[in-house]
Amino acid sequence: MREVADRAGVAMSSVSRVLSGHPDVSPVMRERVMATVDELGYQPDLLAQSLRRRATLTVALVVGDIANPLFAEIVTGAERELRAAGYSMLLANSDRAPDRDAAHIRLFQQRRVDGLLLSLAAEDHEPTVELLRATDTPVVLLDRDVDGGLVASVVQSDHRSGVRAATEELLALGHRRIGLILGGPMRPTRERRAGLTDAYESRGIDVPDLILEGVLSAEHGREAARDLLNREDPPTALISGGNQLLVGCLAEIVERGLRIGRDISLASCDAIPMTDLYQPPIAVVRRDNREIGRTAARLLLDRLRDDARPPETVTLPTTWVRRPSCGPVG
Amino acid sequence: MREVADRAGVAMSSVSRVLSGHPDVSPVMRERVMATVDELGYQPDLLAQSLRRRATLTVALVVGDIANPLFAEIVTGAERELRAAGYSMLLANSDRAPDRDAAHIRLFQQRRVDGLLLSLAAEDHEPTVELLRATDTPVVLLDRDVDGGLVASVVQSDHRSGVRAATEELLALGHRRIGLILGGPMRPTRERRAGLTDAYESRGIDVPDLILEGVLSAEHGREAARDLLNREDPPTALISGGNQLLVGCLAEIVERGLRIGRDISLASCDAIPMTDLYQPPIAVVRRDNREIGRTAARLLLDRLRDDARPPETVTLPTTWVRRPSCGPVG
DNA sequence: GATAGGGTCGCAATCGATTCCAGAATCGAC
DNA sequence: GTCGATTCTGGAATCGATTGCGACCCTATC
Repeated sequence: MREVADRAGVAMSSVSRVLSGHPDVSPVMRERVMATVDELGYQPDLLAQSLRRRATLTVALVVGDIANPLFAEIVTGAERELRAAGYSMLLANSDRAPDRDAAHIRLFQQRRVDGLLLSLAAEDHEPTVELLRATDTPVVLLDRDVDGGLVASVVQSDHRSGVRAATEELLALGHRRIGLILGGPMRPTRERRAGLTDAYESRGIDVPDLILEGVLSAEHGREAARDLLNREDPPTALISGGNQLLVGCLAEIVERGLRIGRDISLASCDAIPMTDLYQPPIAVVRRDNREIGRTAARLLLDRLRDDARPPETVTLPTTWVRRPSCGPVG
Repeated sequence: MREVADRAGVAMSSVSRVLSGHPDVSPVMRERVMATVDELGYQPDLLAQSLRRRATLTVALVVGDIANPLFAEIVTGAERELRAAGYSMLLANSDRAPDRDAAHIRLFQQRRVDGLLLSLAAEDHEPTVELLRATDTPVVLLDRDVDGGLVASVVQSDHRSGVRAATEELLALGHRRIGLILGGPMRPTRERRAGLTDAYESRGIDVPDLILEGVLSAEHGREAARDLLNREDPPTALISGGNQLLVGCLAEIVERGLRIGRDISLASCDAIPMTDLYQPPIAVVRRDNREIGRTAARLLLDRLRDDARPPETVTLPTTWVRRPSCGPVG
């Protein structure tokens, strides 16, 4: 920049004003500076700008596992929205470890990111919550209920209605023993459980003891399915609360040689290509994952543009998609 | 930092020396500073550090589509490796648009990232290549051959052997008309084509005109499959050159009601959960995607640590996994 | 007791920008 | 011709750190 200023025979402040579109600059000066700028191919140092302007135009996104198609799509949506607004995205994996969430939040604060998009590994991890409560960088949570007076925007999905619809359909098909395989103790899990319960209760039927919580992984999906299917009075239908869990479920079902839709009915949360293409196609509680990412980014950007804007909570819909994987009870 | 210095009654330079582990610092001074540091909960500003040290501890990764499971896993591997080395990762999507590659590279250079990990959308996009040639930030390319005197490290996969093995197997099963559905004109596509050709030629058979190039998307996969299957003399086996293409292929096959492994044989590059769990399971040319990401990150880190280190090219293996989706010709 | 030398510490410049403030230049009006 | 108002421009402080260099103190040696 000094080089540009010297070469153009003007002060650095003038160069700065031209480049940042300041109004107080004469046409001749603008002309002169612009000429030297692209004569030298000068590009301003965003690092120095960030330091001085106290804004990095950077947002960090922390998720449990980028390789999970759900998150991959959320990331895609968020990245597009952020890019359009001129922001760059730092991405980090927590590997579902709450401590790593905290470490990342600390790190990104030191990097002076303008905002945080978080899919926390736990809702009640004290160090993390403490950190978030103390910070004044805007935060958007993805499908998490964090208590303790934390003020943050939230983007959540209406899992409850979706799973309720799924359960109602299975009940209507005559199923009474419906297994539900869930991830960790967080909002989506609670909502899905509630959705199942809703459906049973609206029919005045007792909810059978076939709900298994664990962690959002294929391994747990498989073990849970095995556990349920090994029981004396096994479920006639399974609902998987996540695409990774479905993969495990399906592995177990395939190994047992069960015919989906006949020997056992199957439904899952979160569509992936496999759910659509499997034979028979697998019923799903679908949602628009990219829209989740876009909405989260938008909520954050709104707060970045307007300091006084209060945090909001947005609930996005889910839709139950019936498919042949759900058949009448055998 | 000034606050810490004042409160401890020492100079800022001393605080800096203590925190950065400089040797010229007495134990009593270290004690004194450390005490005030965690009394005030002081955390250094990484932005200012980066400006002064001329190193941001940041690496940018540009891919065509994060939602593609292949990239999602590469990203995972790279992120883990970078994080372990203390680096943060900026992630950007090019949406397979070469211009966006160039824009991102420019942007990240202005952000003074220490290195670039690139899965370019095109190998011969002049602005991009020009940019890379001019820059002196270390670059690692993912499975791309870029000419024009560009010096960069490369991580590539041995697609050729994998597809050759697949083709040989199909030929041994009696197939003669094998369709190959490919992505854009880049290294993996060329290699896969060569693999198929190798296999045919080693048997002394002419390669049939059943190779379709396009773009790495489910839509193209579907259209290509439709095109091939509509021909007068359609292929008896299909090889898909990528998991997204497979999704499209499979959609077309399912719609036509073809029985995989009987009416038509099917193989794909790049395993996803679906290939393993489908009934019948789908044969794949498998590779270790996370290892690709890890290796790329490692190559970059090596060059960041040692300025003089020359760029390297690493070729990672693929394995052909035979599965019932490949059956004898009907 | 004077001096050399090693170990610490503080001052101030620097990284590359932005922005406040004051002063110069321009112009028109009297 | 002078003054005042207006518009631009340049100087210098600032953002929050790092680091070269000189000053200081203390100890050991003659």
